[in-house]
Amino acid sequence: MPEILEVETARRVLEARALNREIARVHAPDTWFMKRGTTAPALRHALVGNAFTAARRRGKQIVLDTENPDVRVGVHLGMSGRVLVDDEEAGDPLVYASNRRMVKWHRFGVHFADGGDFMLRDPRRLGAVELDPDESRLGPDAMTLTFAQLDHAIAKRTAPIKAVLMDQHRIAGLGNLLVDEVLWRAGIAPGRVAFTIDPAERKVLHKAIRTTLRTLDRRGGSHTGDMPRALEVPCPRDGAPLRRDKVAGRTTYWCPVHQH
DNA sequence: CGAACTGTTTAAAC
DNA sequence: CGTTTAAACAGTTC
Repeated sequence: MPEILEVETARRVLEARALNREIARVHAPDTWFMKRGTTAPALRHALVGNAFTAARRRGKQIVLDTENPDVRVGVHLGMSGRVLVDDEEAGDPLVYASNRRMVKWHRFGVHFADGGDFMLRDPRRLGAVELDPDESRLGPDAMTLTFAQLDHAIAKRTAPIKAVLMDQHRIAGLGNLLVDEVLWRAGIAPGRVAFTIDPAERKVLHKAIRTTLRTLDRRGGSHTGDMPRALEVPCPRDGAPLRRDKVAGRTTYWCPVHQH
């Protein structure tokens, strides 16, 4: 369940249900899943007897603070990761996130002293857990992005606008589905060289990012956009056939008639 | 059966 | 330095 809206849903569940509960045991069976030198013994040492005190988010990265100010845990959901607290699923999955319950897909988690637990289920294993994540690697959060921040991210970039918007180092949180929806709403072609987007268009783009995130969040997730991700369905705005191209290495749907 | 999929990281090439 | 491309991860879906 990637995309920032689903990550925010997971964060809210962690905030509501996983804080201030003493951690009794750590489940970290998967070496591949632990990134940047993080190991199971290190996680145990950092977390057993400790408790989460805050669940924050920057882009798609969830950061759990603990009672020990030196211990923070970064949790990433990848493409198919899902948060479960006390065996209940947090938030709706996107299409390719499996609903099956397989214990072997629990790549990381903690058992609380009260008997409950928080588990990260990730069939495809593309998520991650790490101690003390470097939050400075990420750009400003997409959900609170200001015009000045967007303007700065775009400045001087010769890459396609879609690549810039998806670069987590420049803006944190926008993924493939959301960027296509945003650009479709803003009327900007995904392959457009970023710095050629003029100030008026940047205003429109900024508004589209904010509106899209707010609207799709209210509707229930990143898959509730207005632009069909299919070639058989014409553009709802002007009836033109949509195009499917590869932009920034990702499959991209867009309308060649109203996106320039 | 084959291809594609919401993500990130790393490497290599230009 | 910036940008692009490919590979890797593993399961589901069309």
